Amino acid sequence: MKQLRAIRGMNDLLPEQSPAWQYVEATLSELFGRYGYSEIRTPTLEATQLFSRAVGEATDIVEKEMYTFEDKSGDSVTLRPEGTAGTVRAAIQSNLLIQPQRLWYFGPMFRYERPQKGRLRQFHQFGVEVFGIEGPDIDAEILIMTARLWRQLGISEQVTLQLNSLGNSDSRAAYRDALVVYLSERRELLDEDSQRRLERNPLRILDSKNAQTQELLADAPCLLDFLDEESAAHFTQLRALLDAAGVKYEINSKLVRGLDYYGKTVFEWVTDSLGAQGTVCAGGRYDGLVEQMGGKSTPAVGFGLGAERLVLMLETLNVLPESLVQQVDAYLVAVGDVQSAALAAAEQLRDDLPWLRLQAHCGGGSFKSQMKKADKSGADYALIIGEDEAANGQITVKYLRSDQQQQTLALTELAALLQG
RNA sequence: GUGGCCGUAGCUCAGUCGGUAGAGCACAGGAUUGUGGCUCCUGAGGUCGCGGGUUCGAUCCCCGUCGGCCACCCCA
Repeated sequence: MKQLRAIRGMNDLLPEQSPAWQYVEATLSELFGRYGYSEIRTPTLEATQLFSRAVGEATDIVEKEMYTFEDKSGDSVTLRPEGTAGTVRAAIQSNLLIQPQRLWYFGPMFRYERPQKGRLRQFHQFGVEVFGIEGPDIDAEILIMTARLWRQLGISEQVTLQLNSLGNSDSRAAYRDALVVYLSERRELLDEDSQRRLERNPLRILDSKNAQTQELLADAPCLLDFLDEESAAHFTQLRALLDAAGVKYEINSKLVRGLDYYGKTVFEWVTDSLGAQGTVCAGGRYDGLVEQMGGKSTPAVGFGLGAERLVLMLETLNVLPESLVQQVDAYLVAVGDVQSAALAAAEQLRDDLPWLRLQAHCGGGSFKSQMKKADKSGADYALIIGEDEAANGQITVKYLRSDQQQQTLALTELAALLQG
């Protein structure tokens, strides 16, 4: 029979990797908690319409990257490609928007793309969405919060903030027209992809990686010159707040996003330590989305943060805490016919020392092989129960990582010894 | 969807100018009776991704296919 494999682009998280993920998840959820954000968990599967309406009919995500199929009743459903749409839907549905909400989430997202470094078909995102606050102070807060996150993880030197404002929909439309006029006159100089984008999604030409296209864009109209008054003021205030908070940023007037719902503030935290997929965290303001989705008009800001990319970065930069390697503190070695005594001793220890991560050997084997496993486990102590110990209600403690002399003592005294 | 590189032991890789394969690490056992790490010895482990073609004979050459990686694209 042919070997069954995981579906392309959908990776297993193996035991060796899970400590890093647990660390990241714990760090982030604690951080969000410290800023007063509440966790929300929404379904992985949603009505297809949710995404085509929220993300945008003409986006690549909706056009060719969604996992869409019919369920048994014939309804079109989609594995979520991003987290904002579902969060907005849930907030409207459960009347959360009668007051401001600061929310965060974590979970798998699905996009049918060709896998490469930092890009999978099932990937995981942390996200933050804030509803009901229109001022730039909240934009600043989420950026300050992410800046703290980088510091906490030890990667703030490797990550830079790119900032832009897309303006309101009118000013964006005016800019798009100007850009199309400028580029249409130079159409033959554009690369193939950008020529295609000229009709479908001209703003996306701005972040083309093609060198010649970028050269052409140097003299193109600038998005920031087209900003409406309110957006411009919002942007100016945001910059002042970031300056005051000591958050560094670069203005990148060519920064646009691939999802249609963004307006005003947009940003990306980028790094060059991840290869081509350099964006770890990105988001912006989407003041029109809630109303567009059938809720009452509600301003909103948020971002998504790629978990695989973040973990990859921490591994690459070697900034994961040393302590993650050690998974157990003690390893119980049981030789001879002592199974019940060993299991009872292990339970006793788990009662007395809740912090102790104790792995009890099972499956027999020679003394020597059990000691080898004790060593490999990374434990600090080998706790030994042989027939002598079992007969006398004793246990032997051997220190695997220090020169301290091993000792045999009454089982009842062990907790006190390890505690000290 | 497009392109480049790559598929040999659990892992990292070598190798055969075409005669069915090896190293290091890891794993298992041993080096005097209940003591790991270092060292030494021994062992197990591979339909050389899969299918076809050329050939007396293919892991090696050719074609196809599947898979992986990286980049474009896209985006977190």
